[in-house]
Amino acid sequence: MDTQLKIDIGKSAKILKVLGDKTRLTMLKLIEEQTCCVCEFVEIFQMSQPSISQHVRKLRDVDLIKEERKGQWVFYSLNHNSEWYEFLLPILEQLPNQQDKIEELEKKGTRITCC
Amino acid sequence: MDTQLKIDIGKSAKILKVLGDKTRLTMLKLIEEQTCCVCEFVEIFQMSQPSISQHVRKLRDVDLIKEERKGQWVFYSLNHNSEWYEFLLPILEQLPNQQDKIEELEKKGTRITCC
DNA sequence: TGAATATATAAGTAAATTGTTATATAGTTA
DNA sequence: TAACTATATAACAATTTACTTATATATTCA
Repeated sequence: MDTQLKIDIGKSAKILKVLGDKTRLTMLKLIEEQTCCVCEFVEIFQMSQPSISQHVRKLRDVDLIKEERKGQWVFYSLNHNSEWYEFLLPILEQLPNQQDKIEELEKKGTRITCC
Repeated sequence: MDTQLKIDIGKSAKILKVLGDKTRLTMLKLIEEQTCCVCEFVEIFQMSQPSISQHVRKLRDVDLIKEERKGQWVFYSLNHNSEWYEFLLPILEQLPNQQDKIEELEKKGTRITCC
């Protein structure tokens, strides 16, 4: 008997498909350590705001991330209560740290640290 | 400093994209425990032979599986020497066992156990 | 060698994905 | 309230994906 209950291989594949994009995977690794807002992602990935929003939406649609509005910004972070959090962790663990991207924002003065 | 050397997040995303398909993910979980040939996959997944071959090719293209020809059959198994084997393992670990599919083949008498 | 079986690949198609631009919505601030 | 900033979504285009059918290649066996 498996220790995990009800983990479905089809749903797992769907989650992995969402992870299977460099932008989204990097986003997840980034917010493993701190929250980020959309405009920071735009700066980091040098992509249009709608494109970033659409990537964020895919992560949100499968419940991997949670959002928290603070003033005009929406901050995203890993959803530790997600049914898939345990599934995600060992994958993220194996990825290289992306905090240099945050440090770069701080250098440029475009890091948002509100509230 | 990370313990892992040279793991690239872009390449990781590519691997995860290959994993992000129910058929391929199930194939990997299946051959975690024993080798399978293409015609067994055709039987298991009830898909056309070219479709199966194309899925197998994607797994082979990123070096996740290895092939071994035995007579008229080509048997596939996890490539334990793959650069991505360590990355793959914790993912497969979390997936439900698929050996019931093999048992079904054995019941139907369509299991190939050559040599 | 010729027929049969197993596998791979090529070409074509439908659907899904990922970006774009335009626009809508929500909150802030003057 | 009006202008501004941040974010989301809609509509569209280009690319990629995952099948299909047709065909090529490799091996076995009569």
